[in-house]
Amino acid sequence: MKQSPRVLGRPRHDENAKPTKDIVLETATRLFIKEGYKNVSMDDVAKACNVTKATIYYYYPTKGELYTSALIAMMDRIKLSILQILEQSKPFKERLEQLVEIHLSATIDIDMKNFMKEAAINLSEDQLSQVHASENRMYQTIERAMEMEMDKGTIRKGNSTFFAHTFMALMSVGYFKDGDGNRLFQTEAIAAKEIVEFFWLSVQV
Amino acid sequence: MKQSPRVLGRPRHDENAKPTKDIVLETATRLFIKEGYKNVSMDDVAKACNVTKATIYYYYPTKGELYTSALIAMMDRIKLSILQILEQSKPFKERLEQLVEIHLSATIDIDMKNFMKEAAINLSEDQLSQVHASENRMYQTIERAMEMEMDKGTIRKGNSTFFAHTFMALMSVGYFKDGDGNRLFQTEAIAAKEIVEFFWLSVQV
Amino acid sequence: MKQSPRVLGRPRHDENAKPTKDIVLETATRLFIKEGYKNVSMDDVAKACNVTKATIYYYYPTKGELYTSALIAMMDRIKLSILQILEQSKPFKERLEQLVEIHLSATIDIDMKNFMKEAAINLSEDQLSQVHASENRMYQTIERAMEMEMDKGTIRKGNSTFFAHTFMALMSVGYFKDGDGNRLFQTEAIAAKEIVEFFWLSVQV
Amino acid sequence: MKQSPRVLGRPRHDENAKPTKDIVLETATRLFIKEGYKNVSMDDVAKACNVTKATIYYYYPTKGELYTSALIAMMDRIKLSILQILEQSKPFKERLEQLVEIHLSATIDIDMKNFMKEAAINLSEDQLSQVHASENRMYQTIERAMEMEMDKGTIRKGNSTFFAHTFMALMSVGYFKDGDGNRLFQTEAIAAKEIVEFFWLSVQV
DNA sequence: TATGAATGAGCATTCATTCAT
DNA sequence: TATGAATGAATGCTCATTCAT
Repeated sequence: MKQSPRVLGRPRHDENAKPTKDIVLETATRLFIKEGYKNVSMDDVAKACNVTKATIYYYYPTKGELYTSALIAMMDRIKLSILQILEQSKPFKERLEQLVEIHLSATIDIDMKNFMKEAAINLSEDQLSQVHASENRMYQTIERAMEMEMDKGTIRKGNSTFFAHTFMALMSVGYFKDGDGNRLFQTEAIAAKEIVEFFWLSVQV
Repeated sequence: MKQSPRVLGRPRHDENAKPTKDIVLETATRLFIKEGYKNVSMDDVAKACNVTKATIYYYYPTKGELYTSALIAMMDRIKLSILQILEQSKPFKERLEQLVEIHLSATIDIDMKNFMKEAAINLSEDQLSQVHASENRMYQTIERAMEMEMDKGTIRKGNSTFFAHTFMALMSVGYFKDGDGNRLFQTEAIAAKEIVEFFWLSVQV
Repeated sequence: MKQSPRVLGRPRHDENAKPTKDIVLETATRLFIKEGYKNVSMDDVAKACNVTKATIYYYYPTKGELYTSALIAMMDRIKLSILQILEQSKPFKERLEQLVEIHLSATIDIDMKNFMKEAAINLSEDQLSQVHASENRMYQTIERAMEMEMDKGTIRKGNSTFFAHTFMALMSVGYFKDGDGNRLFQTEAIAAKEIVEFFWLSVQV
Repeated sequence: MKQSPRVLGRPRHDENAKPTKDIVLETATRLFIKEGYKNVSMDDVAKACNVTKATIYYYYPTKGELYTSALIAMMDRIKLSILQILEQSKPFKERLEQLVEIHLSATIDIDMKNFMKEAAINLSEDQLSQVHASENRMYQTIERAMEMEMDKGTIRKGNSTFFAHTFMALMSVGYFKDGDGNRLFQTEAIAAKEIVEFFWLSVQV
């Protein structure tokens, strides 16, 4: 399929069009999540954005930088979504269920461990530490919520970091598909209920 | 430059080395686990084996085939190790603790999800289904043990597949390292105890 | 990051900077001399000038044109400096010594042959002939001085073009650095004396 | 023009065919001399050799390495040719004339300074020092000849390194072409005579 | 006068794979 | 059984140049 041909030089400006830089970041994020760092080429990103590779490089000086930006943007978005959900006034257990359900419903499998491994292998030390900082901020959002509930007596006292990680690990079970592509539970709602119930049994007072 | 590693014990026949095919598979497995499919080239494998690329191709017709074989061999080995540990006559909880401790002690982070994702992206349908079958065999080993303990009344009745996956997911929490490279727990033994305790609270009768 | 360099003296009008076009040419000249045509990108020039690439193109339509202008400006400046030195009333030999010393003292190695080769490879025919003309003017300045001294009987009669080229070639010996970065002579003054002495032995009556 | 298509895999071996590695080096040397480091792409070399780029990389791991090898091979060849000429039993002046004539007759302009500058800009420190060593060996061949003639009393006592460099610099005058492509002298033989005569006037006892 | 945004072609390098020996 | 020599396609990245503003 032929791409719509583009003209040289600065394109005429179109109001209500998203800035190219944002399009690139969003597209790249989507591709990286689906296929991983090494399976996405800068050309792939460019084609998916309907611009040329050089345009990508105009905004992101290296592939590593683009990946770094994509990861950070993604983690910050997740952090925000976690925050919004956990800040509600519903019972904690219900908030957790909503959190799991929403994340399982996002078609893409957000696998933090995987991202961090690819980051560790492919990024520079500096880029990696930025990504680590972002990962930290994300986990801390959950940790703080856990600590608040411990104080309120909703859940038992314990290592909040450990709780945050076990929660995220359990959530990832909901993504599992067997060889035939079937998930463990029929709907995300059921998966969410079961997963949180499992978590709850371990953390209740 | 690395020299070819020699094996201990009485060498077979009058030769003093493992069959090349085995060396290749072991080396490749190690590299794939550490760096992932795309970050390991056939040349890397060849160099690490002290043979030429063509030799690798003599035994494994494509890189995908080599990865498939490596994954299957790895999962089968893990399955065996799980089996040996779970077959003992110790209390179930202690066996689980030993299982976690042993896997956390193996320096390499065995991240199943990651392997399966790389497999899904890079392997042919046929290769992928072989890998899935192998993954299944591995999980089923744990499932069967869970079912036996349910029957014995050691743990509560529940979805054994779900239990197997939650258990593996929780185990992976033990691998987590923060930005400074610090783990959540000081020793593997402590990590194992805490992780199994967390699991146990959810599955006890 | 480098800041835009400011010039000494009274600024023209109420602005305090040299015209951009001149800054570009001077900066480009410096870079081309140090690194050669292909090793200097338009972006390099732009960055070194603290303006954007598009600004460079506003004044110089192509890189070739910029190189042409830079070479011509440089050769004209050298021609002028040669003229000023040779026009003095000191003995010819002393003037030659001063000429050599001054050029060796300019930190940068002015290698005509090199510039002309890069010009021949990278410039258009028209640009190249402009550069050749400029080179000619430069050599002719020396040739004419040689002819005057032949007439005066200071040096022997001979092919003045040949003399001009041998003189410049001998001068370039003063730039030579060995592998450790050491020059053949300790100071430019000594180098100048030795080089002119060598030349003089060949051209004296 | 289409290239003769090549087949995959190892080509059938042909006796009396030069090894590919040698063809690559010779071709690359020729191209680098004519056009300089940056103006010759690995693809250019490949096409000129009628092989693919990957073949070039099979023998030379980087472009810098290829350039290094090419320069060293060239300088060693020149050193040898100098040696052979200077070792003859003819009068020294005649040997020098032959040396100049032979080098001017080789169509390509061997410009050491140029090569060394490109090397300095583009090569790694290690590669550069190899090239410097080779350059040294070449100059030393001339220096030693100069020293022998000083001892014999054929030429005056002086700094042999300086003499070697002035000699090479004067030789390069013979390559000069003006804007119309005309050389200073009508034949290489005449050029050689004039150049050596100029040198001789400075070094004679 | 000066810039920001974009292109298209090229470049060094890598890599899975092939094949005669 | 194992290798040496070669390919073709991709990949990350650079660069001269263009054009609307």
